[in-house]
Amino acid sequence: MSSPVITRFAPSPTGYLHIGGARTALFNWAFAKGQSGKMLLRIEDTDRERSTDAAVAAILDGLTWLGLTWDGEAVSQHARAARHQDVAHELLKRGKAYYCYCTPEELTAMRERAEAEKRPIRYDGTWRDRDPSTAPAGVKPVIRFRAPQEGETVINDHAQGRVVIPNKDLDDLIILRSDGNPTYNLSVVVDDHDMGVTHIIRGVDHLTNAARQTQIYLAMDWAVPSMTHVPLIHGPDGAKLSKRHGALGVEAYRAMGYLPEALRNYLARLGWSHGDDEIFSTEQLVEWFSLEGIGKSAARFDFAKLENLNGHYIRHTADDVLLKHFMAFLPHVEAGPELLAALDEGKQGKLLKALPGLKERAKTLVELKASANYLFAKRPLPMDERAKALLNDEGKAALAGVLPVLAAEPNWIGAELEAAVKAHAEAAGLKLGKLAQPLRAALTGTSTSPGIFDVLEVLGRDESLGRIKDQVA
RNA sequence: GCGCCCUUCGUCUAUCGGUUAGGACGACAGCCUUUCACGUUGUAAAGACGGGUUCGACUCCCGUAGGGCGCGCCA
Repeated sequence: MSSPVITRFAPSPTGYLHIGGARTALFNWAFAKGQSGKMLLRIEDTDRERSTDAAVAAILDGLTWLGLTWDGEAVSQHARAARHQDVAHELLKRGKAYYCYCTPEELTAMRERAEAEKRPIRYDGTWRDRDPSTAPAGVKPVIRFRAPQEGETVINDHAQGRVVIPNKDLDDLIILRSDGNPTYNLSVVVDDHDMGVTHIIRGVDHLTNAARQTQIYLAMDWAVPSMTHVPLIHGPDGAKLSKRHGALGVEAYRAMGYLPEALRNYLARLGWSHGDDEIFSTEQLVEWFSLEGIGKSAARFDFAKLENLNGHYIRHTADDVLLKHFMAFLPHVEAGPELLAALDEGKQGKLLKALPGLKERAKTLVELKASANYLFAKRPLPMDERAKALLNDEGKAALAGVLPVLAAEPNWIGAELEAAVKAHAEAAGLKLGKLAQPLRAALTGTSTSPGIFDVLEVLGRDESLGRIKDQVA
């Protein structure tokens, strides 16, 4: 048996878990699960200025909500700085790194000059072969990696194919700052190696880093892990994902009323495919997921398709499970906490009973919440514009006509109410719609709702009759 | 500026040299119907462009155009 698969998700805690990161995590997770391997979680918090505990919490919360579990404790990259420093010094010892005494100001000037002269922006190698004894006094040096200048670095990428980058285009990157702290590319290599990561799956924005990291692996005589660089997710206009589009944290998707399984399904289909399969369970995703199924071009985020999928999942979720999802969602939406607090057992029962009719019509939990309003509204109900229009003289007359029919119903059961109302409509020479719509308005305060006889039954006799009387009077 | 990558219906994608270029979302139309949905039937809709290679290219190669990513003592 070959060595077990170990993947990792390595976000930097400078903000929430955005949608691209969520998909990267999903791919790492699905691949690891499908290979009976592990997915590790590493927090890349070496930037002490920008990393926050709140961001770490938001990322863990987002992953958890999405159902993406990681194996073992999350690793703090910053906590491993000493080991990174050791490796930097080992590189120094091997002649694969050197001290550089250029100041940040000099480097900035160098960059600006190159830009102005339209030359490639790269470190010029001032200290690469210079005698350290000529170092200026008082300047704390950084350690730079001595990158090969000839030849090329090859990345055998599972999504991108064989990517070849000329070494002359890669400069000597800083691996240890003047304050002694390691930088990203060094830390990543050391951590991935030490953590036993066998497969790196991340965004293509790391492709150039992959080349530099490959050089570091080689310099340390370490095995280079399998690499897969996943194309980016763009906004609907093809440009970079902005906040206005979908570059929101996953918690924003939760607040918009999307189900985790729907988002998982949608995200999986963005940049990855398994033939023509569109709707599949997470179990199937795990079973089917392969690196070969990942595409090469960027995908645009499409809310319409996400909504469609979400509607499908809402419809196909068992009522009791959906109720749990709904209640878990409430704390994250406006006026949700209040509703949650008011949802005692009786009201939960009522909601549960109404759910079959409601979930058929909701694409998001936000819509579900809105459509459930009538259940808990207090008499007399507020009427929206369309409901008011339905309750014109004709509508009210129709209501007055059915009222005694309904009041005479011994068993308040949907099917029986339907039979009685239909008989009444026929006797009165009215089309059912002429009765049903005013009833809907009176009972829900709106012009759209689940089937009217379901509404009657769920509301119960007293409440239904009361609401109708409110409008007839 | 330099390097790398990408390009099939509006969108997500299938196709791994030979298909009437398929599916899904969305759109439009019909059916169903007490509303809205759901469901269902159907329609429109694509290989960026130009050269090669080949008996045969969406598929392979080159170029052009457009787009993306990277080029920090950020990650």
